[in-house]
Amino acid sequence: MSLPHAILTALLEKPSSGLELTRRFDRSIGYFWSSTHQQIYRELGKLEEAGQIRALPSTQPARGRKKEYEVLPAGREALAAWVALPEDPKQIRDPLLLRMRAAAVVGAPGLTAELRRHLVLHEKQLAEYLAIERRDFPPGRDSEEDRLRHLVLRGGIDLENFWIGWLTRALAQDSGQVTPARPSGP
Amino acid sequence: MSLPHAILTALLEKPSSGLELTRRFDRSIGYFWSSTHQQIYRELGKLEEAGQIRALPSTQPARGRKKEYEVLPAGREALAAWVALPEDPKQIRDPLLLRMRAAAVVGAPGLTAELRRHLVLHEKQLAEYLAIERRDFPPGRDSEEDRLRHLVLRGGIDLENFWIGWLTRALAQDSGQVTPARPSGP
DNA sequence: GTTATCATGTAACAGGTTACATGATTTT
DNA sequence: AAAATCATGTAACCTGTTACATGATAAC
Repeated sequence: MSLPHAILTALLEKPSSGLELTRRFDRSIGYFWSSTHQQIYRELGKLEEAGQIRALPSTQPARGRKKEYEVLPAGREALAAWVALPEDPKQIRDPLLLRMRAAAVVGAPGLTAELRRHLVLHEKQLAEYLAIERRDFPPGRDSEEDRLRHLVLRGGIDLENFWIGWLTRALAQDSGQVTPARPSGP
Repeated sequence: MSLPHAILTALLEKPSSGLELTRRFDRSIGYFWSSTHQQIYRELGKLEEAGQIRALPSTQPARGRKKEYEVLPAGREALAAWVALPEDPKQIRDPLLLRMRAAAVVGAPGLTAELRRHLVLHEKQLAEYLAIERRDFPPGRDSEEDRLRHLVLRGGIDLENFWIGWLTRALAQDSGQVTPARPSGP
């Protein structure tokens, strides 16, 4: 039940076409709710039929022609209602943790390399978030909207830091226990 | 593509029936890959048909009768192959972060209470993990299997700590900025 | 005019959720 | 014998993914 609300949020921030939304889901919004253009078009259709958004009447609709949407009052109300709804945190679902548990049973050649690879990816993601933070939230700008959006970004940053910390500790343990300690150099 | 491998892992740890698996998915395995009995039965059927597991021949099969499965060599090989496969970390997908971003646009009455509720839930989950850690990983037991399983549990613990930290900071900011500072007491 | 790319879609499928159905076993 | 619960399953639906199709516009 989250994608339509992600779309409503994005459209309230700025009316857009399906492709524009897709691009924005590859950046800001997608950092905590990713999606593909197929899903977005499908959902835009449903939202329009439900009377929560409408296509701007500026251009006549046709396949291949750009179609921009804006949120109708009903859509804004639906979004506000959803925000107010309590929802429990989901159980973790992480393939890497699962693979590690499986590795405890069937063995794990190459798992260390995989952990290192993930570490690099998370470090890259962290650097990206930090760049966004510097760009979008310089000290001083503190409206309520900025505060909330900054908190969301902080969530992403903290989460990457969690992974980096965990992976680093896992790798340290790994090299300390599995590979015999071996000073570098020839 | 993870559920079948979660099931294979669980069955290698201990041959079980569908219901027993369901219960174990509510505890240990489910802490990083949750599932329901419907999905588990469906997947057990597929795995049996694919020749990766088989029902123990001790009882004749019938609806309502317990049916225990064990992993066949093909299943163990498939699991080992999957463990060795590289797989990128997924994008974050969190409804709470999304709701916060939406709240920046449509307002957020009651969001503070929701954050507090989540904080309590994460603290409970953390306490549960720590109890498991004390019970299953007392200092000293350091086989390779234990080491990997302990790392997985540590992942869960660190993740709960991430949420607790983030929520605490969010709430501190919230009370500091929105509600006027007000000393407790009459 | 051909090629690239912008833009909107369709179709088929896989994975996950919710609601319901039904047989077997144990407890009272 | 009735009720509880153990145990397996079906069906419908929703969400998400992958592959493909097609029209409009811009660049060369």
